Amino acid sequence: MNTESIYDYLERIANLIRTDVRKTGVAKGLQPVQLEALHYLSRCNRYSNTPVAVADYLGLTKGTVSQTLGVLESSGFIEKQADLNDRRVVHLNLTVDGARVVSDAIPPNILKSAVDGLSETSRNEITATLNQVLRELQTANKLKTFGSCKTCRYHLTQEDGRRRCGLTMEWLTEADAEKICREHQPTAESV
Amino acid sequence: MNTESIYDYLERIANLIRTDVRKTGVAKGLQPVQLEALHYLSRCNRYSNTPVAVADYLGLTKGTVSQTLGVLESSGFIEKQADLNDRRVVHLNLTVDGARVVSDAIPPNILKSAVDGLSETSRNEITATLNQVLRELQTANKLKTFGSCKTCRYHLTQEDGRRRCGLTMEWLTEADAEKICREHQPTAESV
DNA sequence: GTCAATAGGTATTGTGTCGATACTAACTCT
DNA sequence: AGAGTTAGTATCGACACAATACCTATTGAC
Repeated sequence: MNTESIYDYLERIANLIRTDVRKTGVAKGLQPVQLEALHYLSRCNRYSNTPVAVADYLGLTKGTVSQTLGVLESSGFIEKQADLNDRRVVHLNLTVDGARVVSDAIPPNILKSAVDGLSETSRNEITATLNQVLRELQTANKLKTFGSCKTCRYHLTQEDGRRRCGLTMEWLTEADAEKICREHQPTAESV
Repeated sequence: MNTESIYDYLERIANLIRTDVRKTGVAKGLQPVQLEALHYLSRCNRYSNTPVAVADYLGLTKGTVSQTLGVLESSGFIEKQADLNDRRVVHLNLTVDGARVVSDAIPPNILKSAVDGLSETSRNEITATLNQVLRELQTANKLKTFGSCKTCRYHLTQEDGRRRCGLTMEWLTEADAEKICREHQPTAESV
């Protein structure tokens, strides 16, 4: 059984990357988790930029995430904004600083230089197998998928090309369709 | 460029696994890092079971690791043993409890169930591409490889099948040859 | 419509990670 | 013999993280 070696590789790769992220993050006053939260917020849609969504995505409790977000707010990387319809809900928006820090630090340099050494076909192969691992993790363990809007079961495309969400019935822009949604459901054939 | 998507997948996979490891680890009173340290100690050779080696492997400072090892010692998962030749050096040995906890928790269940859903060829493909990513990370960033003894540049095999280390000139058992060494150097053709 | 259940969020407390700095002891090299 | 180096520990402060408790707003059952 090579489950062990798959785990060994993943653990090792994750450690190397994490060390690198820590090193470059510390220079900007950011912990690895903080950077991951910012990274998520830079890619999620307007339904998914809330504390619970971040907690779900990172697999942490809402209490823990609340603290981390507090640090990020006081450091000026995010801003909180009350929801208009549901007064319990808070939306998190990246500040200019927050956005810049994400695009500077991600993807980490250690990975950039590693991928530079790979052929185009190798890159595609790696992307495909990682995709496969992730999907298998998600389906085998019944986890939320956090996929991009346009790959969602509820994503509707009309004849005129306009898009809308089958759950909220809201219209979506092309940019919306690329973003991560916390309500994402994989399509039938992809399960 | 798909460096970003490779990073996205790796980050996501690492988070899912880490969450699972945390959950099952907490039940046994172990933090994720503690489990990784134990996991390393369960696989490394007798030159590599020291605090500095653990620190190098995990990419942390020796101070940090010293603390973590202190916790592991007082919880009864490892024992410290003075080196006979160099009185600065401490060797770390897993206790029975420590060994059991590693074999219980690793590989994590989330990964086991995911890998169960894969075909034999998929598994081999995944193992191969992860191997490629790791090697590329290591060579492109000139990191220590921490490979297994038998794949080392200094590993010598005699005509009678006996093995020895070209650095220490010590004889090696078959079991030794499988273990992780902190002095590991990749062979010429693998660079 | 009212009241219980639920969901989003914060506050507090305790344990542990982590780096930085400083320190001791032992080894090496010249 | 003395300078530099290496293995390891100690201490401090910032932060991660879970658990618990708590508040407010929404939902849902009747």
